[in-house]
Amino acid sequence: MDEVQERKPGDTRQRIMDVAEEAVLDKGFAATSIEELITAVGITKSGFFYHFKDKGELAKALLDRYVTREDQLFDELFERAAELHEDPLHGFLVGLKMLADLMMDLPAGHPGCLVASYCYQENLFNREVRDMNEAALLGWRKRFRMQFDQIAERYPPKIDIDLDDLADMLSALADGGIILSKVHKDRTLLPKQILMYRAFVRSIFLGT
Amino acid sequence: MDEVQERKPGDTRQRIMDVAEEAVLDKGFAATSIEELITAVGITKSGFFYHFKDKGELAKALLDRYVTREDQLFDELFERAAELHEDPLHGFLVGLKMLADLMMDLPAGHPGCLVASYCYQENLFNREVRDMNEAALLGWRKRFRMQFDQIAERYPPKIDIDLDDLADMLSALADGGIILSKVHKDRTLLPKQILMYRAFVRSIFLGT
DNA sequence: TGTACATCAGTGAACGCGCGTTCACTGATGTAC
DNA sequence: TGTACATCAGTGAACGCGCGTTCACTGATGTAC
Repeated sequence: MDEVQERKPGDTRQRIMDVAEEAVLDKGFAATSIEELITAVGITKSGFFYHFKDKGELAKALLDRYVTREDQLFDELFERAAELHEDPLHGFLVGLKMLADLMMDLPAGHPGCLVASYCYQENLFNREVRDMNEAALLGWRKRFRMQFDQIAERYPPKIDIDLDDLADMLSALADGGIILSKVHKDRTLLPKQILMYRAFVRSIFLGT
Repeated sequence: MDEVQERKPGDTRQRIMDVAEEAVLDKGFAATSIEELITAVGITKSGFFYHFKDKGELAKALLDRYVTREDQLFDELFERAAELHEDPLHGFLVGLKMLADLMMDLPAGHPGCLVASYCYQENLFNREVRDMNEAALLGWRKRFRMQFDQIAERYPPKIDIDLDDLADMLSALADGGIILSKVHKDRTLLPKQILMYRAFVRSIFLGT
């Protein structure tokens, strides 16, 4: 009844970032004020500036954390999928199915992609942040490209396509699918697009 | 030498919107100030408020014009493509190729999609604007769905997929492709994704 | 075990600037009689 | 053809508010000797 809210060190910083990430995804970085963040978290403005030297550092921290989490998610998911199938193609297809299921099961639908959000507010950020955004996309291209190289060794593609483009296509469909889901307020649309991608990959390497 | 700048009626309003659209696509709506628009156009603040009763009306006008233009482009492009081929599938495939070429030839790459930009700043806008955004996406789904219905009559799909999802996929890939192009500053990435979509459509209805 | 000092995680008050918006006014052009 | 009035496309000055940032300070906890 009388539980005092126990706070671990580093907790406040994370709570600022949690509130900030949601706000940025909802209305953009420029429209997210420090005022509203500290009100939600329950500290003063100076408290905010203890954790971040300026608003730009918040932007950087947000993107950094987002990309790290997303990478972790992909690592774990495709590792688990690979364990289920010795074959690289079927392992990857299972991974895509698991990804679609995961997106479907998010309680409130996917909240959005910070990379896409930042992309449409580029000129708000400094060079460093824009480079981080590009590096994230490059990382995902490389990650999936490696999978496709392995797959193509065993399954020569039936359709002539560039494997980098195919890798990029997953990022593109994820970002596009999130936009569909958000605008239509229908969380099934993102997973559906991921399954479309799965069908395409299947038909490329398996020929249906 | 001595040419006076002749301005047609309605011209100033269009010029405000041109400058605004570019700014919004570069840094978001909230970060686009009326101040910078009037400086670029060369009028006073009151001049701006003569054309738009408040900033929200600018947002609405911008989206309205954008969607109208995009619809027009699709109308013309796919009509021209259909004239080249009596067959609905090959007409559509030619249309996609023309679309990819068009995106490739834009001098500075595709400047961005206002629907996607607004989506990531939803909570800045009122109900009306958000509904316009959803209506735009619904319109494109309907447009392409109709094409696929015609195609599927003559070419039974070799892969079991939902035609609404396939229609949505083009919007998703366009939005995702624009993000790829913008972040990587490589204007070939959007047309490449459109050609990937074309390959998928081909393999669905033609089986390679 | 006690004391001195350092660090951590903030508080409180003030700042100047730029933002969106309002309001009374104006000069050029168009229309009615 | 001249005059009165209306409309169009703005101007100029002022407004209050909220924003990001700074600075001197503080109370609780950790560490050295």
